[in-house]
Amino acid sequence: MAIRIKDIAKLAGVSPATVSLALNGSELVNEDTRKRINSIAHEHGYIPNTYARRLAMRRSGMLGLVIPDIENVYYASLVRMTNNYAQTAGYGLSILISDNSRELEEKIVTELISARVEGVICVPANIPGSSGEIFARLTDATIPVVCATTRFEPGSFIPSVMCGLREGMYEVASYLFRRGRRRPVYITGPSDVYTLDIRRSGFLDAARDAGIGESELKIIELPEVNYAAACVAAQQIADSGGNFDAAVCVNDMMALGVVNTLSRRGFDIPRDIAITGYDDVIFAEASPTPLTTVRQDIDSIARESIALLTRLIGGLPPDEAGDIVLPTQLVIRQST
Amino acid sequence: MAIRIKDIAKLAGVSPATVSLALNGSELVNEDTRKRINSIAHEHGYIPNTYARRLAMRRSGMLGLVIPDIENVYYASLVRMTNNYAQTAGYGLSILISDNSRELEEKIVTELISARVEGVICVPANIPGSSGEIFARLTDATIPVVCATTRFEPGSFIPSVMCGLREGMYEVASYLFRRGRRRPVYITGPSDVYTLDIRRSGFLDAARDAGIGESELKIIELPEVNYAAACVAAQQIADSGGNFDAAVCVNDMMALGVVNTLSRRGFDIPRDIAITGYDDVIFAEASPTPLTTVRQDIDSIARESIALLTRLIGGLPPDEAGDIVLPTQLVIRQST
DNA sequence: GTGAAAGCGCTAACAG
DNA sequence: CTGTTAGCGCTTTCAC
Repeated sequence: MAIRIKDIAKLAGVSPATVSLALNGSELVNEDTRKRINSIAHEHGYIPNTYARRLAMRRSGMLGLVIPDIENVYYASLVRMTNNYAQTAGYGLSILISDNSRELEEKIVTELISARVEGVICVPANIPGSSGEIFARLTDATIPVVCATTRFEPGSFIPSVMCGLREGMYEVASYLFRRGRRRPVYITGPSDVYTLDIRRSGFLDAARDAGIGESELKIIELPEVNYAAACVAAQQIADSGGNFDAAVCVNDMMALGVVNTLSRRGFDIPRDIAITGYDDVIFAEASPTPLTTVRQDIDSIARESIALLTRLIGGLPPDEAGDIVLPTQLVIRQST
Repeated sequence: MAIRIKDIAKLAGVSPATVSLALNGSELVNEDTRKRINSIAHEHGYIPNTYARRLAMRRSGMLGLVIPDIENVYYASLVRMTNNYAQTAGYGLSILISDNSRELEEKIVTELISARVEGVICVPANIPGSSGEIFARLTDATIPVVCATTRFEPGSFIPSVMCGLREGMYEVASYLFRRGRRRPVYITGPSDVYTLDIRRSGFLDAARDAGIGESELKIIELPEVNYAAACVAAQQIADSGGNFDAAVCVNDMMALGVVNTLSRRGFDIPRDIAITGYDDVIFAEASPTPLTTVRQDIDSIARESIALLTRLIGGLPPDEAGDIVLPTQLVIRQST
């Protein structure tokens, strides 16, 4: 068993209480004894037992971050940045992966409550349906939550931080239409996923405002929003005989799939068809034809999420927190 | 404050001890009272306080995973899989990110010890120099460690699990030479990084065995092993007038950078120049010209690391554990 | 079968 | 300034 405060107390010839105070740098204890205690502790490689400490303090100093998929570079960045901002704010961050499963989300919430985290940043599973349970249980346990990169049921009093997806999609689509593209195909995932639904509405608004009728545009709904699925869609597009002059994708990985597949099928991008992505992950630039896309500023999402969460922890009522919508930014590259 | 065992005891009219036993499904307590207690606990949404529990049990049930960079898809996959295998083995996994910094590694080790994790899987920072400190402190604290995806100083009694990088690089290089490529450029990062050094020696061995002299090959050493750095190197290659018929890269992201840059400069891949990567991350296949590469089976690394770690926790002496070298697999695609 | 009591390692009044 | 005491919430002998 590791060395304990009690042991150090004996070695230093003082009481455990004094050691505890000294180790925590309390002014209450005489500087000399403090130094002596600290050096003894250091010599013996004393490292406090977190569990005892947190139990006694009745506070964990921990925040939780729940993400659906760590292999998605977008979320990976969110993890890194949230981790940094949490540290800066004086908290530890416990990272939990839901693997896009409601079941795992349930388990994770239990862990989070069990670990008495002081706040949670949650990106709900990207699957149709509601992740209401997770938010309800957390708030029931009086743990502040903020929903990041998406929003949970508008009007639910779960504060959120996200980029303006509708606006971003409206902007990139409008840009295409202004450049004379009139026969777009929109490539998305299942409906009833909030972040996809609002992007779609941004796209439809842009089309309507550009005077493009419902019959002039096509929407491809895929079961998943990844590279492989997009390749399949691109094959369809190629087979359909090139009726389209623009492919608007809901994320960069899908746009990359479309770019690669269509290039191989002999399409000239952007001459034959313009392609846009969304997110501006590293691969948007690392694409053979660098992608026109919409940047979501993950760093800001992380920063604002932590900032909001600390305010909630500080007592800000959730219903006064509101939903933070961060600006998006159109990034024009060679694919359009 | 949340509901405690004591509260449930009162509600059920039994003692805290009985509640504790019942909640942990002990056979010692009568089935009826057990059910009654469990339903009361469930009704009131009882969730045990981890800190109290772990303190009392003198065991955390936690493993630690230290990785240098979560935005690297390769490590992200490792995280996901290790997380899964840890859960399966009945442990929780605490994920710590060192951001490739020794300082952060130090902090992380302290956290790990403080959290009394029962074992650690560590991928040391990918920077020149030794991360001996981290291993030393962990072993001093009698916490078993396994080094994953790389090895820490051969003969150091830190067991490791990794793929055979030398063998893998030898194989892919030999394959190129057999196909008639004789003027290779090898693109790598700083020396004194173990995983890079042994790949290089695999490459050099292959060249020697193929009868290619030192003067016939070029090695480009970049400060970093990422996409951007590789693009710079590729520009050099293009400017140098096409003296090379093969570019061998130490990872896929770099190969992707070379593919994209050279394509844009008008090179025909693989006719003018063959390009190989390493790792077989998703982007190797998602490349415009799918990459010939060497697969590192991350799932196996994760599985074997956890398996080895649990054996160490079970009492296996580290010096009997040895270093596990997993086979690599040449994946031939269109870039060669 | 169930309860009483002690203890995990630390913190935090409160005395002195 | 330092020590004594009493918990934090849970587990775990050991009696009954």
